[in-house]
Order: sequence, then structure tokens, then C-alpha cells
Amino acid sequence: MKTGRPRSFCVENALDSAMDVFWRKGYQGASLSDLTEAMGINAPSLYACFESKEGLFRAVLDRYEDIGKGFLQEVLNAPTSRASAELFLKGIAARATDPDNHPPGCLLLQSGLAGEDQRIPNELARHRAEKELALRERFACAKLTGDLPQSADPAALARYLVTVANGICVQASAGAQAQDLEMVATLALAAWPAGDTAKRGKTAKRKAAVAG
Amino acid sequence: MKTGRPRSFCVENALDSAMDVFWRKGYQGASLSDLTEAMGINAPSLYACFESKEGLFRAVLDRYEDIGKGFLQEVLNAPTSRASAELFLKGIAARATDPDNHPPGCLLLQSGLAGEDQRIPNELARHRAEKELALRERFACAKLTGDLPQSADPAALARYLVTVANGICVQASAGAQAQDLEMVATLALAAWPAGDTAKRGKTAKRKAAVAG
DNA sequence: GTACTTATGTAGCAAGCGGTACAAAAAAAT
DNA sequence: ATTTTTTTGTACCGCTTGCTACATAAGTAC
Repeated sequence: MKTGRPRSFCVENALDSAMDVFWRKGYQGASLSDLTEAMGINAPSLYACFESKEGLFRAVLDRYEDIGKGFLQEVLNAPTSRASAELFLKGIAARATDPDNHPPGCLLLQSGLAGEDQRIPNELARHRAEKELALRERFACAKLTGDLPQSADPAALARYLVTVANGICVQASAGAQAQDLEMVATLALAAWPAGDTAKRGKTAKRKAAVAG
Repeated sequence: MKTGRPRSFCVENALDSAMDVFWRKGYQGASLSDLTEAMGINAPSLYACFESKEGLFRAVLDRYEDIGKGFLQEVLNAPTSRASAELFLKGIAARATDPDNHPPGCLLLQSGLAGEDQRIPNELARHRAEKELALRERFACAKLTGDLPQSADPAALARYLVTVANGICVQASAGAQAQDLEMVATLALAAWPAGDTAKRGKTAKRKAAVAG
């Protein structure tokens, strides 16, 4: 077993508290005293556990991704690309305005699009790009099954979705209502290309009809 | 004539320099030394002219809106709502990636979605909401002329456009290419509702055909 | 010229920042 | 019981922050 004095706080709870602070104030706006106060620990404990403010932030980001992993999987596993797109946008709209647990918006945007140095904005952009990549691959597969027409551009569709999603998060952080953002999502989905019925098998057809 | 020692710098040039700093580093990330260095003046001159860092920022914001006024007017004056929407989204995509004059993205987002206090984010949100309102009124008018169908929701359409526009700016600040964002704009416009041809007069019809 | 007004450069303020030295405390190992 | 290892709380570090006091410079007014 590990020797030494045991840690007196729960790391995950502390990360959740820190996440809330970064979310509301941004990376730069979150001061060490803000963080330690919210986490209920003193600075040396924070530094022993997370190395630095940036280290803490990266740990928070990891936890954030862990929490959102299930949602992304659900989106990718939807029966049709259209259903994926709908789950994605409406899920983002709902989550970005969920009054429980989190402030409005998305941590990956609230933390900062700009900064005195670009390392944090870049890191955040990388995280966002990962999701775009996952969607792109999902839609590339959809093309093979005829769920998307041959004319469809998976990269463009993925980029379109994350763009709208980011916009939705911006609106949410400015106080937009959940129902208004769901309406935005619905409108955005009107642009979704129809499937290639000629190439589509019976199973895919039925799935598409259900997901409608 | 005004008495006293004359100001040794051009206010507008100074504001442009300050705008660049706020744009690249955000409101909080822009330090007084960053600003004074970029503006080529000393702190006392800055404070004599702009009162405070926040005062300077508001002056920068005013100038930013002044510069963008022409673009918004052009958008609102387009012959059809569809043309307005297209001008708006493609204009934003082009401007957000314009390598001249400005860093990528949009000052109203780069400056900060979050902060130690909410005053700046709120001010920025107010500016963005103003544009949404202008578009809403434009689309409400379009409904009266039959350029938009009776089923159209001007508020929802305006909100949709600014949401996509904000998303485009986020992508631009993360390094997205101009052509990729123009493609996003094109996709987003596929969601635009068709005009109510039954109610539309000959003039409106011709205008719509031209704007295509 | 002298008085008046305003802007400028130097130099520095208090406060808050991210981060740490250090000794006491709390556990396992011997 | 003593040693060893790690965490904790206190107290503080050097530095940067936004901002300003003050004397001087550079104009107009008379």
C-alpha cells in the first residue's frame, strides 16, 4: 500500500469544483485563490497534486472529456447520419443550457478563445477538432452504406455541425433559452442532405424512416 | 481653439492598435503594458484619454462597430431575405479569415465569453444581440412582402444566422480556412425557407431571381 | 513676455498574481 | 517506538497588474 499521509480531499470532487470556476471565469479569469477556495484546499495541496495552474486545467479538461464521452458515443452510434446530426445538435443545445451541474455554454469555449499566450486556446481547439474528426469518420461510413449520397462531403458536414454546435454554445453562454436553441438545431438540420435511396438496402431504409 | 498642449498621437490609430491587442489576447489577456506598447504611448496618456482599461476597451468596441456598420447595412439592404442571409454568412466567413488588418475570428468573441466579472462578456453579448435584432426586423419585413412564407419565424431565422455566424468565428479563430468556412455558410443556407410565391409580386420575384 | 491649460515621461504605488519554503501532522514500514 | 514518506496549513516570495503623483513640456490667451 502507498505510504505517507493520505490525501484529505477527493480529487474528482476537487476537479469538478475547479471545472466550475474555469467554466464561469475562463482560464485567465480563474485565480489561484478562486480555485483553492472552490476546491476547499490550500495552494500547496493543489500544486502537489496538479503541478501548476495549467496542470490543473489539463486535468479538468481530461475529466470534462471523460464526462462527455458517453454522449459522443451515443451520437456516433445513431442508426443514420441524420439521426447522429440531430442527436448531436439537440444534445449540445440541451447540455449547453442545462442549469444543473454546469454554467451555461461549453467549457471548451468559455475557457478562452484568446489569451496572453496561445497554448490554452490551441489546446481547446485541438479538443474541439477531435470531435469534428469523429463525426467526419461517421459520415464517411454513412456514404459507403448509401445513408448519405455520393455527392455528400463528410468533412464539410462534420465541420458544419461543429460550427453550429459552437455557435449554439456561444448563444447559451449569453443566456439563450433551451427551447430557442433547440429551434436553431432544428433549422440547422433542414440543411441535411437526403440519403441515396437508390443505393440503400432495406435495413438502412427502415432505420432511416424510424429516425426520420 | 482648444488650449493646452496638443495630443501627440492619433486617437484612431491608437484605437486600432489597441483593437489588435484585445483581439489577439482577449480583454483580460491584454495587459496595460501590451496596450501602451502597441499604441506607442505611455500609461498616463492612455488614462487621460480613455479613463481606464475598460474605458479604452469600450472605445475600441465603438470603433469596431463603426467599421462594421457598412457591412451590416449592405446585408440589410439586400433585395431578398435569402440574399441577406447569404451576404451575412459569407461576409462573416470572409471577414473572420481576412489575414489583413485583423487577427482571425471576431473581436466580440475573442475578447472573452467569460471573465472574473461578467461585465465585459455581457457587453459583448449585447453587441451581438443588436445584430440579431436588426436581422429579425429585416425578416419580419420580408414576411410582409411574401419574400418569406407566412410560416417563417423571423426571430428563429435571425437567431439561426447569428448562431452560425458565431460558430464560423470560433472556427476561424481556431485556424479554419476561408474556403472551408464559405462551404459551411453555403450548407447553412440550404436550410433557408423558400419564398411564398403565391403572395409575391413581380418585382420581388425578379429581385429574387437575380440574387439567386 | 506672463498666465493658463492640457499632455507627456519618469517613477512608483498598493494589490493581486502564480508559486514555494518550511515545519507540523498523519499515515505505513521497520 | 522510531524512521520514512507524503500531505497539510502558515506564511511568504518575486513579479506583474491596473493605475497615479508629480514635475516638465508644449501649446493658446492676454
